[in-house]
Amino acid sequence: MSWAKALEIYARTAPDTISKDVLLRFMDDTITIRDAYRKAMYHYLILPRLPSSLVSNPSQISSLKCLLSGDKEEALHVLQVLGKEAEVAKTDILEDMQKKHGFQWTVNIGFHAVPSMEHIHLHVVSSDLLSSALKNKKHYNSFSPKLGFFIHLSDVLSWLTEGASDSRLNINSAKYEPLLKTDLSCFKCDESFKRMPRLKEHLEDEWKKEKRHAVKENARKRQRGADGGEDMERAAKKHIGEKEVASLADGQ
DNA sequence: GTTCTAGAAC
DNA sequence: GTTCTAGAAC
Repeated sequence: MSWAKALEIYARTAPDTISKDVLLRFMDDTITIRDAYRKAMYHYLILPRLPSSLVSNPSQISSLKCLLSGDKEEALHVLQVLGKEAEVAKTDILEDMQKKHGFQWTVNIGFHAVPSMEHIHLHVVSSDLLSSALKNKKHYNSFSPKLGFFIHLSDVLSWLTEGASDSRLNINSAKYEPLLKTDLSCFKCDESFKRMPRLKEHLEDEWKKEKRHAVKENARKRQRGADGGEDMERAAKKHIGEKEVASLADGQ
């Protein structure tokens, strides 16, 4: 099972020796890498580096399950450090989306409930799920954002904050694994699909539809902003108060 | 995690 | 006949 150790090896490798094609960024305690088989247009992984000053025992960061079964303050700290890097990656992704596609769409940040690879890794993945490497039901269901197998970081943080004894902090594989076998359905519109190729066609249609709407909406907002600018000039000439000028700019 | 492929589904 | 899934990989 050497493939299962691939991420842990990255975590132990000096960042300046990792290929620039793989490594996006590194900090004292984390690295951000590209997923070797991305399952969406944007798909990065945040890993804590090893050896780690983040936890008292390195085995705590072998998985989310291990992390959450140990000291809750340490767990919260690790998740906050990983989450901060995930937000940096997300900002880069949103900027690239705008530049390359003229609009921004959802970026999800979270963990697989039952990971295939050792060493805890936080996924930062765009919600299109358009990729030639997304091939089967397990791939799709593991990133389907409302199914439950993909555990959003924000949810884990709220479980930890709401109470250190929250039962949801006990990640039970037997509870999550069956979710991967769930019948295929679009996470956006809930339409059912018998087989993957049709679902993949549909996901592409959904993304194109979202793009059309977003680009149209962006244009509408820009137009409204330009109109607001004219109104502000007019208002200035009439010497009306700042509050009224502001409300005109908001399009109210 | 992927690749490969037998045989099920179309 | 071809497409697609799902389980083995020593």
